[in-house]
Amino acid sequence: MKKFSTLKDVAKEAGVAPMTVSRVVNDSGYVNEKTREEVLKAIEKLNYRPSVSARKLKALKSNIISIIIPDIKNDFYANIIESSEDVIRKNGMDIMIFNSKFSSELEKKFLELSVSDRVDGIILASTGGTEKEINNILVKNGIPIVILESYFKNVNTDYILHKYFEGTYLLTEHLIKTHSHKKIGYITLNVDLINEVTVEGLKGYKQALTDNKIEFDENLVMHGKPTVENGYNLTKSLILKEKTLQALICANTIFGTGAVKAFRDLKVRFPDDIAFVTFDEYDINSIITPSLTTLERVDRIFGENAANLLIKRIKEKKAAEKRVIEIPARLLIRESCGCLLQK
Amino acid sequence: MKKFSTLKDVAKEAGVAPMTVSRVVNDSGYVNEKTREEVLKAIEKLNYRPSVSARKLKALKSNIISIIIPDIKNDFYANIIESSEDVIRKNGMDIMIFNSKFSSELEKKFLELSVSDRVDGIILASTGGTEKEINNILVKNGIPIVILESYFKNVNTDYILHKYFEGTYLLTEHLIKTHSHKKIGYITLNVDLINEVTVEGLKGYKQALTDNKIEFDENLVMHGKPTVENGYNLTKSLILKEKTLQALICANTIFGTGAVKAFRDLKVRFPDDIAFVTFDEYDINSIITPSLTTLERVDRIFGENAANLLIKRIKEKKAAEKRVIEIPARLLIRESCGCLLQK
DNA sequence: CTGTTAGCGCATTCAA
DNA sequence: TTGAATGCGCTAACAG
Repeated sequence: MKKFSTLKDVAKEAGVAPMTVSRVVNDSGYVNEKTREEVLKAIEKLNYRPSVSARKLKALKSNIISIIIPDIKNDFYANIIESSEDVIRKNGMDIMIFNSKFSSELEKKFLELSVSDRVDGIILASTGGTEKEINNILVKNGIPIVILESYFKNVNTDYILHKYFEGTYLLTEHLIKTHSHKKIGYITLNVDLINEVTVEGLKGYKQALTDNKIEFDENLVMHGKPTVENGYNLTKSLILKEKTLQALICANTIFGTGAVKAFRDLKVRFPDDIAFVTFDEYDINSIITPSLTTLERVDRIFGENAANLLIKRIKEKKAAEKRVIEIPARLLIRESCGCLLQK
Repeated sequence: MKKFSTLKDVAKEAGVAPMTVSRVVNDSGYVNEKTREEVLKAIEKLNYRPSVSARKLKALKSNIISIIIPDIKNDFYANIIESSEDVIRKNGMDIMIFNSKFSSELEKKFLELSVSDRVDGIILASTGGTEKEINNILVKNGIPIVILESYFKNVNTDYILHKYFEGTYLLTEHLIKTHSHKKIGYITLNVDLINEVTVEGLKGYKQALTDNKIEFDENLVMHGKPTVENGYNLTKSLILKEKTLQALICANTIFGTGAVKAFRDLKVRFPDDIAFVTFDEYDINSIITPSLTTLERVDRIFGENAANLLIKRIKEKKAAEKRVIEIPARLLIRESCGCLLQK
């Protein structure tokens, strides 16, 4: 087992001082062309790579942005990573990705790890339950944080949100006005889990019902953690429980994926037997038959905005304050609601 | 903008020596209960978090394993991350995830970054073109590397591979023997891209043809980088070019996803108009209609094996040597090939 | 153009 | 049970 070589090792190999090697490595200051070549040869020979830790320790910063998301297997979050990564690398910074698996405990751990790593900023798609830690980091450590898809009243920082009220309203209204459905199911997150965002969606659903003189029926709303399995089970039990259900709205693609499976197993066809729409969409939409009516996907918009906002905040270097960006909702009408379908 | 507090800050706040704080933080050595409480209070107050960089610098290791994969949006790799992560965390180590986007340049950069970070080991799903760097790291820096899905003759380290020959053979044979197809298309990677692995698959395809007395037709084989778009385009042009094509094999799910889209747009139905199978599968399979005939998914097996192998190698602390694990292929017969389908 | 000094934050070692 | 000294690898500041 080899050891890692250091500036000093390279210096000795090249017969110069460590500082000269440093200058070559960082392309800073004047170095004689011949000396430079000697040094480069030594670096090559030893496969020297500068120690990030030592550099960070010296610099007291990391040049890293950490991204904490709840589910790396979910296309929505994977796209957020990819799109924000592009922006971040373009700004010469590096990235650490953390997968919290919808666990507040893990999220907390990763937040603290990010502080320990002295990251320059954090992009957080929160699972909730970490308001205290977030505030601590913001206030006591002064690390900028951009929060995606969640909203904490008492945490003053940057937020990027869907227009959840508006979006869910649009979906519900479409089912009512265009397809005359009255009995519409809604599968969404636990209220305690993703905080106020969930509430906004529910409000939009209710408002659309009210505006169209349909009475809200609590039995048609199902709650759960966002897993495909939950989407499957909640859909199944809702359909078995409510025989006359005319339509179903899923608050996200995870639930939507589970719902499609449930439909399939129950031999319930959409839109023939039931109209079906989901809040957001991801890649599989375009290959599912019939195609799904959804809101326009905003993952890349989320990612880019998050990265830009964060980098701006890092450069500003002033105390956190609350700023909220809301991405408008746009309805994409496809087949699963009953529109556009020709047999 | 606050600064990060240090051991010293906490020590001053608590009225003790830095070393005492260190002992509290690390739960090592003797500390008076009362002193401990004072220290904890100070830590809380300052939101002190130990500097990972300083610790690493001191320890000359990072306790981190880096995972470099070509596409984070691909379920196959996302699952590799998740499953290896479980094993790695259980062993008390942390993780860095790098998304190389099928770019050899980025892969090279991430390999060097991993060395710079003094990671304890690397799990690499390679895009190819980095053999030299890998060998350098292995030999000169002594960092263990496990390579997934690729094979480099001249790089002596751990490999985890599908049985590509066997797998593709099984798929091809099934189409021939059970469904009597003779004109079978095959969409696979560029030979130069993923090295010998691609060659093995192609060999399996050819061997199955030969064993069943079907002549190999070069025109039926399409090559490209593994993107959904390529899968789409290659499928489309193959179908338009070869009107009498009876069946199609995709070498992976990425191509498969593109193929499904192409079928859809061309109004080619499978298995009615064409039999369709893919090498591996991922989550969308179970919601696509008809369901896809594939080989059993091995992503989690890959991830777990990779992590275990790597950790074993790290603990061994001896020079790299070549070890290859091959995961057997198992055919999962579903609907898309023409089996099992009832109208 | 090159070298020396010092210190970033932490934990090992030794001393009290 | 606690503290002081030292050095990990690097680079800013200064000196030559």
